[in-house]
Amino acid sequence: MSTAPQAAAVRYLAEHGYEQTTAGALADAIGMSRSTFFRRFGSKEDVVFADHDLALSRLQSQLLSSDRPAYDAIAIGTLEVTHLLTRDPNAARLRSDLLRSTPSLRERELVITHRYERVFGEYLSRTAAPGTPDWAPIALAAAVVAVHNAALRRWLRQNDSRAFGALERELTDLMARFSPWFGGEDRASRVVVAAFDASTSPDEVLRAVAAQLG
Amino acid sequence: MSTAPQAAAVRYLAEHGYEQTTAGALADAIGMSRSTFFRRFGSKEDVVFADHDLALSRLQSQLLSSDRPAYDAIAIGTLEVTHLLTRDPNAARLRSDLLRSTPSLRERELVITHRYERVFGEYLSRTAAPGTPDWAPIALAAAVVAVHNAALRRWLRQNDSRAFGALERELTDLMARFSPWFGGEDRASRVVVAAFDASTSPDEVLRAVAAQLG
DNA sequence: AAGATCTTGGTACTGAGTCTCACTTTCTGT
DNA sequence: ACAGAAAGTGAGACTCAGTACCAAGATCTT
Repeated sequence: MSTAPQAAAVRYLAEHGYEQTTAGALADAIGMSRSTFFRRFGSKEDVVFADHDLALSRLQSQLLSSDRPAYDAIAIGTLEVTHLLTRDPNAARLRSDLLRSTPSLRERELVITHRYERVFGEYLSRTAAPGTPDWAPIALAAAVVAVHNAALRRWLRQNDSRAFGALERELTDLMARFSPWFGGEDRASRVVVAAFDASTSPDEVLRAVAAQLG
Repeated sequence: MSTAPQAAAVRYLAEHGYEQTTAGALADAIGMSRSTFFRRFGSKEDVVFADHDLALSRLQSQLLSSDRPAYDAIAIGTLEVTHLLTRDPNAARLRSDLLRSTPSLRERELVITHRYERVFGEYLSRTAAPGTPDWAPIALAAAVVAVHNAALRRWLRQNDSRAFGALERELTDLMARFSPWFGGEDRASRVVVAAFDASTSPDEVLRAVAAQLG
């Protein structure tokens, strides 16, 4: 049952309260000495967010090796992180409860989250089209992470896996708004110029324009 | 010289190192007891970010009372925060040095920064056009704060006040990308339909179209 | 002036995180 | 299989941030 000590720690904290649990008591509860606990996890806070280390390195290598267009790679990477973090719904819920009841952990979460922002930001400025202003990858990375977090929270509130489909649509919509800098459907900057012979019938004109607007 | 104890604290920390300074020594240095120090500032970290409390409440009341369109209110609010934070260039630089040399303070800064994100997010979802999806204000708020932070860093690196002009342009560009949800120049979704008499000269057509594209 | 309220300083305490040292387990080469 | 190296573990002492409490002084009120 308690395979990973990290998962056991989160369960214990969720049940007994974060502030109420001393580091010594927590270490005891998951079967190791106080010394070993700090050596392994660094701090009482970090034990809660240990998963993110894995997710983050996965994301990083995935973005590094991806040859897809940016709007695809971002969506895929984000969704993979989400899946990893919600793989064990029970544990995810437990951690969510723990966070909800512990302000200091929510603050810590912001710090962790910012690492994703950095990874996305670096990837985006690396793959941005020439002429992209400096602020664009920064803004987009922050927006991507914010949308991802919101989706995660949504999923946590109502255990509905459709939340992930919605997330995917939100991300592509978001990225399209930064066209043409990061590829994507370049709807916004596309210009349709139509020239017809004066004798063309209104119907034909309409059909042709509609086809372009597709 | 050391009018505000808070400014004196930042200076002392910047000169002697954050980790190397104990709370007691810092309290002594700015002329108060350890007890009073914690009572007044809450913690060693918070004394560094005391300015943000003022900036944040100003921003909040400014956004609450503003009757301008969102893209204006956001830009004005952001710029006011920036001005407040850089009012004393000397102090700003000192704090910047302190942050640069202290990882734990940079993490704390992320937490502070997130409060701005919340304020912007709430303002944006309050003023969003009907039908705006939930993720839009979240994404835009994160992007606005990220761009603002980047501008602040830019200004810190090279003490060039033109950085603020650039910031203003970046913000309006950013917000326009979320049209039409938050007002702004609705370039992206504007459609120009031109119909000309068949006898119109090419020049006239061009001029008319150019005028619309403005 | 006398009492009520607020602020300050001092002291003791809790608990996180670090450091060091002794001990045990696991790996490695022969 | 065995000796020695390397890595991991546990125990205790220590530093320091932050809290709780109490006593003394300052400020306000009437």
